[in-house]
Amino acid sequence: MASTVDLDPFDLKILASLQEDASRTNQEIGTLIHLSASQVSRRRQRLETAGVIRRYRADLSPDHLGFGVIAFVGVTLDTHNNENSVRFHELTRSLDCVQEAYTMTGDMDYLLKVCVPDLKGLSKFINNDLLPHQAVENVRSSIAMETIKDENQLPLGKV
Amino acid sequence: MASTVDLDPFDLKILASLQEDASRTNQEIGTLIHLSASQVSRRRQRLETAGVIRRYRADLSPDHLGFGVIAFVGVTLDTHNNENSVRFHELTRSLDCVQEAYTMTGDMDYLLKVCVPDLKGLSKFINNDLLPHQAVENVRSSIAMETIKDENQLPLGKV
DNA sequence: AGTGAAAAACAATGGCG
DNA sequence: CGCCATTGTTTTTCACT
Repeated sequence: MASTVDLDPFDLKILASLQEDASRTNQEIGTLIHLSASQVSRRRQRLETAGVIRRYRADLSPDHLGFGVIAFVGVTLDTHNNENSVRFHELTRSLDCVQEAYTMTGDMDYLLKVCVPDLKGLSKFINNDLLPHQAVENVRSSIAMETIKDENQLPLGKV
Repeated sequence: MASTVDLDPFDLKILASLQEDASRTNQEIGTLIHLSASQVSRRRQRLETAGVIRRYRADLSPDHLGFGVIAFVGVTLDTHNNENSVRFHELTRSLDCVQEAYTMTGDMDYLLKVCVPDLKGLSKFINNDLLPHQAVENVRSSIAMETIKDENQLPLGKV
């Protein structure tokens, strides 16, 4: 499924640099990795069309925007048929406060990372959005008290 | 702690637009929200220096880069003194495969989101990096089988 | 607070070593 | 396959409203 594109050391350095700071210009990256700006430009385009670079995002501060609570919500469904799964997937995708959603190994079926303004917002999310869904059997939430690390940077240096 | 900057509807629209796609030009954003490019530029700078925009990132595809396994690792420490906490924080920050780390409510002290090439990599991470740490009492990992959603976009539309 | 135009910086393309 | 030069865009600053 994941057709691995062949990447030379230059590509990896470009990716690492853009992952760290996407506002860097091709010239800056070029001088960093000892390559001309035009080459960086061409390689970037290739990496973008190949899907290695999925998109460019502005990383916003939740705190500054009034999102004080990050929580991880484990969900189990009562019946594990395909229809329920599809519906639950659609539900998670439609809920804006759901930042990430995964099917998991272990005792819970899904793990959701949610971002809400406060504990009241988390309660509303669980009671109004999650529990009413017919297939949801059990919900168990843990609240992040302190964010120790929030990088989301793939370790390309040691590839 | 989180000094909320006062943001007018224009600012929120700029933030939402950049969060969705940071490669948009000031002109594009300007026409989208009916504002001149120069105004978008100035507001952007203000939002950047205020820390509302933390950084610009290239979002890379883990699959294309050989990172097939995402896992969530719950960690409990045996002694909860300050020194152990600080050391564990440093450890998580120094480990490149740790994407996110939080102190949590509930039965585990920490939750780590890690990204590794394969299950062997996860095993190595737990056995070589995590368990040798003196204060680590218990480690319990769940592996993401399928990624349903991976947006990490704050819901600014409904603020 | 906002716009519009000019200047500087940048990206992307085509040709050349 | 990589570097240099040209062209077209984009950002940013300044004067004005």
